[in-house]
Amino acid sequence: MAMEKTFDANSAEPRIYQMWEDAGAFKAGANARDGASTYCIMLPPPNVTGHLHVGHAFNHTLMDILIRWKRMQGFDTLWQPGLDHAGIATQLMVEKDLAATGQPKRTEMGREKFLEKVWEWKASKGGMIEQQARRLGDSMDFSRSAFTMSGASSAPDTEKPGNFHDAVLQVFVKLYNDGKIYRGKRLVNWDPHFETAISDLEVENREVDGHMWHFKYPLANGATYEYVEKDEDGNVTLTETRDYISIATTRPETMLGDGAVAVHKDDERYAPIVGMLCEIPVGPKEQRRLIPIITDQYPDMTFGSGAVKITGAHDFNDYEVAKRAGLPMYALMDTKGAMRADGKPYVEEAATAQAIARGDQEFDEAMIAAMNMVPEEYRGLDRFDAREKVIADITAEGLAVMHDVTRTVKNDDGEKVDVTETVPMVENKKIMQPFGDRSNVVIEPALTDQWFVDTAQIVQPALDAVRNGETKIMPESGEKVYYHWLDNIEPWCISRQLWWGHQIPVWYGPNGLTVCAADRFEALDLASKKINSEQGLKDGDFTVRDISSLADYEHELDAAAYDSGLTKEQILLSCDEPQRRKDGKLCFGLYRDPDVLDTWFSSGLWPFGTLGWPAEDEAMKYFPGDVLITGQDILFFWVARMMMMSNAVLEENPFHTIYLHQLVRDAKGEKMSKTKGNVIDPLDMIDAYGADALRFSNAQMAALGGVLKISEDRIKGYRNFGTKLWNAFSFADHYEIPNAGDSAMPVATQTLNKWIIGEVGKTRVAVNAALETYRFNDAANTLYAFTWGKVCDWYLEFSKPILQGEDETAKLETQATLRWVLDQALIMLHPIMPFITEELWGTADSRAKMLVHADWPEYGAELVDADADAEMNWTINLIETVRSNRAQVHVPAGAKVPLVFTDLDAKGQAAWNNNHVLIQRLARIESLTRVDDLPKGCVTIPMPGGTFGLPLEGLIDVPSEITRLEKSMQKLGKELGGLRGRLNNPKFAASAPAEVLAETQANLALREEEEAQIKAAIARLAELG
RNA sequence: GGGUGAUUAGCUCAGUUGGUAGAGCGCUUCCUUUACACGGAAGAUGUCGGGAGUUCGAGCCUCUCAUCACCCACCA
Repeated sequence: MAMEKTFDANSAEPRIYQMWEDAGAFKAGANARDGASTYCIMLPPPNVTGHLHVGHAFNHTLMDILIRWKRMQGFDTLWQPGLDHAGIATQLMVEKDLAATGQPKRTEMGREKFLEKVWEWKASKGGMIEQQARRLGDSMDFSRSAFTMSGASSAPDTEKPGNFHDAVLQVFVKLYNDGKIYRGKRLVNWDPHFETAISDLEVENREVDGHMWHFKYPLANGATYEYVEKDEDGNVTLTETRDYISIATTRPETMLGDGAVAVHKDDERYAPIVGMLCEIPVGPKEQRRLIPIITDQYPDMTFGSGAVKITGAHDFNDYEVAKRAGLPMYALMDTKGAMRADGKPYVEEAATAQAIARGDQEFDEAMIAAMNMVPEEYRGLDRFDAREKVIADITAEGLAVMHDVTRTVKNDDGEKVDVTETVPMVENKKIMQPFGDRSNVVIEPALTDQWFVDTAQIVQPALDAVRNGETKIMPESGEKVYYHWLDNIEPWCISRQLWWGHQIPVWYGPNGLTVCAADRFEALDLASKKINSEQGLKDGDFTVRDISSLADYEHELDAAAYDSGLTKEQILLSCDEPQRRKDGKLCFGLYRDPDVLDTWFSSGLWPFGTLGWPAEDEAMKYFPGDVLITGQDILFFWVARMMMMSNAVLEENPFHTIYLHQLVRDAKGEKMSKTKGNVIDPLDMIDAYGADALRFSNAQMAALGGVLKISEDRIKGYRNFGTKLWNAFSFADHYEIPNAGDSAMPVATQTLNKWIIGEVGKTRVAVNAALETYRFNDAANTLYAFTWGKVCDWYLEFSKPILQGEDETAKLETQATLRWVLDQALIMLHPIMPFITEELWGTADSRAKMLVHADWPEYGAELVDADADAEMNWTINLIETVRSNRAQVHVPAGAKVPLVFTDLDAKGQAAWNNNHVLIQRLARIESLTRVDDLPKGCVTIPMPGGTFGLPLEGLIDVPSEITRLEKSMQKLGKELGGLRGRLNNPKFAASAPAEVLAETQANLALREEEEAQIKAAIARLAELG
């Protein structure tokens, strides 16, 4: 039957994929041999909102190659897929969807209702990427697809059951009980857009154009001092009497929260006023707050004025200074980044603050947090508007530091004149500003209560694992980056003020009662015990109840009130203070922490949360997994956290190898972005060239640590490669190679067949070596060169005369060999190009198993027959040289020419005898004749074992032929010089290894033979000329 | 400011413990020869970023300079 001209990827791929899935070919353990070891790869879970982009396509290809390879080898494989709930991204997307469809806002519908909407959204629109992954040919076990929010209490019954949520809570409780998680009021990165805290990693520092303003803080009670500036040599350069201290700031709006002005203790300029008070020059004059001038190690005497305003609640440096000095830290902004509008009137707050500053008033954290130091005129303003107003107000009052600026302007007559003005001193300068990586708004440091993982306590095993080689990071440069980050790790802020996520399993009650438990029943139980032991109440004397959601559900609150005999107000109050019920029992209310966990907290548990843990699931046999393949951009976010979490929870490393790759860029090496319009959609590439071509291209560019540039031309090239493979089978079809079932390795007697079998052996060795060391590019290139460069270019051509010939024995052997060789190519190419190979496997022959489960070969270099190898290489070499010479002198391609030789040793003679049919056919030689001397005007073909000649008198342009030969003599001369130089150097003989010495000597002999032959050829031509 | 990596053919990149440079694409010439024009044959192109050093020998190791890229970082 005639095959189609090319492989129709568009129609075949879905059909083949369906066939695999229907057969359960990708299920965990499919095709595993008895007693096989496990081999497990965890897919980095894409966001549930995600689409397949080139980065996914790239690393999926690598994972699939490994998994398919191992599956064919009979390992008990699992490629675990799944989705990440992606807190912020998903919540944002659903909120947008609500807005677009005219539904109530998140805050209007309330938490429970909103979560229902998110689950609905997930059911209808989420997980698109899993369908797209199928188009790539990913052999994941989709029946096990996991979700990081599975099993959450908000999940609808229709959601496939799962227990990832249990895993997350169990781990939280464990770490909490071990003292590795704590809660506290800290300065954290606050995202005013999403109104949540975020971790350090989610902040992107960008250089932006900023300004630095200089303001005067007047000294209290009109005090003055002599301000003296000196140069490096100690000479006085400026002396003036000042009644203020000059400070520089890029954030004037935070002045309202200043707790002090700090100078360096060695700064002589300010020594006279250290300990004095100065006035914050903003707000109503009567209430202006006085703050102390203190010393601290932080101010840099050489920067700005050397004096720094300290705003503990709005700057990370100032926070440290304020802590050291015990300064009050006044928070000025609300969750949206606007100036606070809550609290008491400014007059009252200011009075309290002044008392604190004078030392007349004790203060604590809670009291400070409640105080609003924003004057009425600024309340409610956005932080950036407030900044403008502060600047304007201070400048208007004459408290901005002024300086003279001279500029050139044209006067009325058009002449240029210099005008000098005194203007406020504002420096334009580049400043590093923190932005939220998702929201793109300026991050505001905010003093809030948050949960932290005390990473210092769990980091060590993760570091050790890599240091002692238990887990290897590839490329190695990744290890340095890993060490650097983990060695300097900061506490990890894990609480988020979002709704979509794992709600923190901690409940609070009266009198500081705090319990951490995996569910509410356990929490109530634990709370009872604590009340019992800590507050001395007997079991029968009190009840505890979780009232977390009662406020949202009026009817439940009613029911609770009816049950307990308390008023609704009393029930809500019972969290703060136990309430006495009608029956005399004390009622303790518990409410659950409303925050959710950082998405990466749950992703950090991916290596075992997907395998059923904490339940005793059979799938846990796949833990620890083998290799993790992911982008190096999430080394800290995810990889390091998995290392820490696996060790903290299970005391094992989650994998032995971490393969990190770079960002996939466009052909020019630029980042892909929608605005640049250079985004390549992998699905478009699949549509145009088939998944196999994209996969081969991915494998081919996967050089370790290399820059990844995806190019459509390349993909197209590998589509062509697929067609080449297809046509090799078409060739076999054309010559009616009989079906052999699953072909066995033939016993070859023909040199040609012995040779190609050896090439198959070499290829299998090289491919295995490449895949074992994650050199996907080497594997791809090896297979490409083998299939195209050996099989198609030579073996198929060589086999033609035999297949068309009369020697039945040789024909049968060659048919069997051809079939086997092509089958080996399919098997070895399958991990990279699964579709076309499966299709050819099925159409070429009848098979016991699908290719996806075919046995990966185990033969190796023992298949190489050195004599056959040498002979075929000699043959190929002769053909190439004849062809080259023919082309050089423009012999018509179709014309047959005679070939002569002078001397031929036994080996050469045998090689000729064995292969003359091939040589004559492929080099278009009509005859071979022995001559005593090469005729004049003959092109010389130096070969090991003898000299051949093409008698092409009349066709050759003698001078240009001589020039050509002389050119090669020059090249040869250089090489000979090098070889002789080395061999004549006694130190070389002494220090070079024996192999290298022998190789060099053999090489020299060969080159010398060649030199003699070329010399003779030139001499002959010279006679002619 | 600290760190990491890169610099090899016109382009994009390989080059695994030092042994004397390769691939794909592109380009030039020829060929529709019965698997394949998504093809075949032949061909051109490199002081391996500059400089110095170690070595018998360096694209690879050391130092230095230059350019580029990325990551991290609190200078008001």
